[in-house]
Amino acid sequence: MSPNQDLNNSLNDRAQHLLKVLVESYISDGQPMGSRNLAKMSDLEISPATIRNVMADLEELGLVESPHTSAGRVPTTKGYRLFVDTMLTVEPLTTDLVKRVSKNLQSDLSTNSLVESASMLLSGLTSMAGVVTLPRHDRDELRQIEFLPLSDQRVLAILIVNQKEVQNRIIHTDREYSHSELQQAANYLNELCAGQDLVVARQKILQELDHVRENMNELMRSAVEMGEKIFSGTDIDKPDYVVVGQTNLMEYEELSDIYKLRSLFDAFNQKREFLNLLDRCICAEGIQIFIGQESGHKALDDCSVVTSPYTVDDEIMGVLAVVGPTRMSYERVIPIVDLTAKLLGEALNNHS
Amino acid sequence: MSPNQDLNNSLNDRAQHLLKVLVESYISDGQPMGSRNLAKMSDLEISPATIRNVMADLEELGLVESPHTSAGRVPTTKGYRLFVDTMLTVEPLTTDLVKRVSKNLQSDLSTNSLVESASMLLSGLTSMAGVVTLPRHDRDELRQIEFLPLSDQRVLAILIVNQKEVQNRIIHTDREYSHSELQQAANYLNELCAGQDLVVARQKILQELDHVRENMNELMRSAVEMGEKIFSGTDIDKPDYVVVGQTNLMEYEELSDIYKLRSLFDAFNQKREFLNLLDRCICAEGIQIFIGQESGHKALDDCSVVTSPYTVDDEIMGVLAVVGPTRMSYERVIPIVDLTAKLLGEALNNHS
DNA sequence: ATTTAGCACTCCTTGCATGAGAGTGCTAAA
DNA sequence: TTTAGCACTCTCATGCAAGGAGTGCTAAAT
Repeated sequence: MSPNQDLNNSLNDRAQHLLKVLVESYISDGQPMGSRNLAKMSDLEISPATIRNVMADLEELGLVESPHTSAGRVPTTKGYRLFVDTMLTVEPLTTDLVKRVSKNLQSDLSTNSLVESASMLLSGLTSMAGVVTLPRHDRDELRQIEFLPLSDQRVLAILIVNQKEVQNRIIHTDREYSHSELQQAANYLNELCAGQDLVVARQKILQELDHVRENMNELMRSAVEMGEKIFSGTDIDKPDYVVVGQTNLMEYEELSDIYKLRSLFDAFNQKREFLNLLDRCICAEGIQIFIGQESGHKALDDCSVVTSPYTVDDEIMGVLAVVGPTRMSYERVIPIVDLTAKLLGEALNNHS
Repeated sequence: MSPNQDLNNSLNDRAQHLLKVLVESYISDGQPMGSRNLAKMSDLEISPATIRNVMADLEELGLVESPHTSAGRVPTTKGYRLFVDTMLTVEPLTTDLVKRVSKNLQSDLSTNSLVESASMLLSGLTSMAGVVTLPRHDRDELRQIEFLPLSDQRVLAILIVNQKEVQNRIIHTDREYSHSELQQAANYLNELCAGQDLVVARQKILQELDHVRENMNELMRSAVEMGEKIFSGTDIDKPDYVVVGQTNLMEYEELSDIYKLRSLFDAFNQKREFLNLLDRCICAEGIQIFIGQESGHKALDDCSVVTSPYTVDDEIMGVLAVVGPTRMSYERVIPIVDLTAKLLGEALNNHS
């Protein structure tokens, strides 16, 4: 039995309703809520004193707390969690918003522009920070390899990937190669690898490398060796992301402490910590939410992160996220993240 | 006669010395300096009362001001300016520091890595923000153009520039072209443009476009048209820069106002305003310094910017800058900026 | 003509006390 | 089980006084 169901059982309907009202009110106001106020807003015919009793229970369960003796209650991480898991009423998306998102995610844009747009949309629509990882490259399909001779024993290798993408590598060779030699080498490699994804292509080349040394002619050997150089030192496995709207976070009172802000911004810049978090939800099905300390990263202690993977052909290609104060409008943010993930995936899908 | 010489004349040696001591002390302390303290520090056998008289003069000239009646004096923008222009004693660079910079700016790094490293060095060595513009591309030398056929009436154009750099463009054509047709087109364009810089190459192609319509065969016409497409929508003229260490600026009291910080960070992100400023010093000879409001940008009102162009073959390729509070150690920052500019230029020079 | 000592004055900072406001917990009654 | 009542706690804004820092001015000294 999940801890949330546990809680669900030990709380009667009234207590749950009150928690819901409290969380919603606190999210929109930012003010701790007192019993008198909650009594009015709850639409229950109940006196403040009764509310106080309920609040004492909720506090005992760790769902709410008060900043100080006479300050009303605010939700704890655990309180937000229960709210998000069991009592969220998601706002339907307006058609205006859907239009705006799809207009900014046309499939004729480059991958980078799409990722950038998605990040800007997330940030713009939520007034918080938007994060989008670049699509992973390891499943990209290698269409074609070409070589161009440069001076000084260098060769330019061109990988055409996924119709639209092009990658270059300059590799150093043991001697000069003529145009037609390179043409042959390219043909050979294309026969070997074209149509495979990059990981498989790399594997094939490594396999070939093993038994090519004795069996094959000199040109083929150089071809395979060049192929190997193409993939070594490649950035296939280095993921990265784009952040937009960091500065939006400076507007929120609960983050306006300059030290907290600094460590948050530093975390964005160093990427390591944050990628760690995003990795964790690349395996999750849909939307995933980290509230406050749940993320396990100190810099994000006062933040919540709403993430969703985005997929192309049912394969997860990356993750997008909105980062903001724990006191954010989850009802608004969740559908926005969901929609953006879906449309970003579609746009990338139509690339190929 | 420059306004500074004006000032120099109306100030006797003693007043200048006192201003210098005051500025240096304020830069290292951040505390407004009172007459008693200044009397001690100045090494002049002079009483606080006398100092007060001198201060009154300096205040009248707009070189110092006091935050409030009983708070000592701090330098104004004009005061910093006089200090920087006429009484700076630059610290010599330690060999350690020179080693560290040159180790991080090896010429075997790519252009982007060099720019990034330079920015990190500036930021790291000064504990402020480092900014480095990417080298301009318009003087890049076009070595070679190649075409590769893709599917769906698309052609991949490859520009090899400056030995190490490669740029790709995908262009859409009116029909499919064979490999050998493209080869011929490339040969033709290479004959026309190879060895020129990008701006000249573009011009040549535009000229050719004019009288090619009637005179030439179909293939040549397509070649020129493709050439034209390569350069249209190019990013030759779009300059850009890399910022490192923005968050360092959060440590400084005088910038710790969250609204100021936000507009500063926004200015970094939007780039427009900031590029404007950097442009202004691309024509200046060496180090240039903007103190406080001198920059003319509200977001930078409480900042100083120390800039220097960097050159390759005596031609200015870009600008680097350190951004920090007006109360920065100019003596330390100036030689760091100078050195980094020099070594960045050298590293880029050895590319070709 | 400068320089200096003395003194009144201003302004910031800190600490302390005060009172109002908000909200709680507890008890006893409904 | 719910509610009214009440004492209690904590925050926040305000006012006030004392201490500190530093100035400007004046009058005397060099």
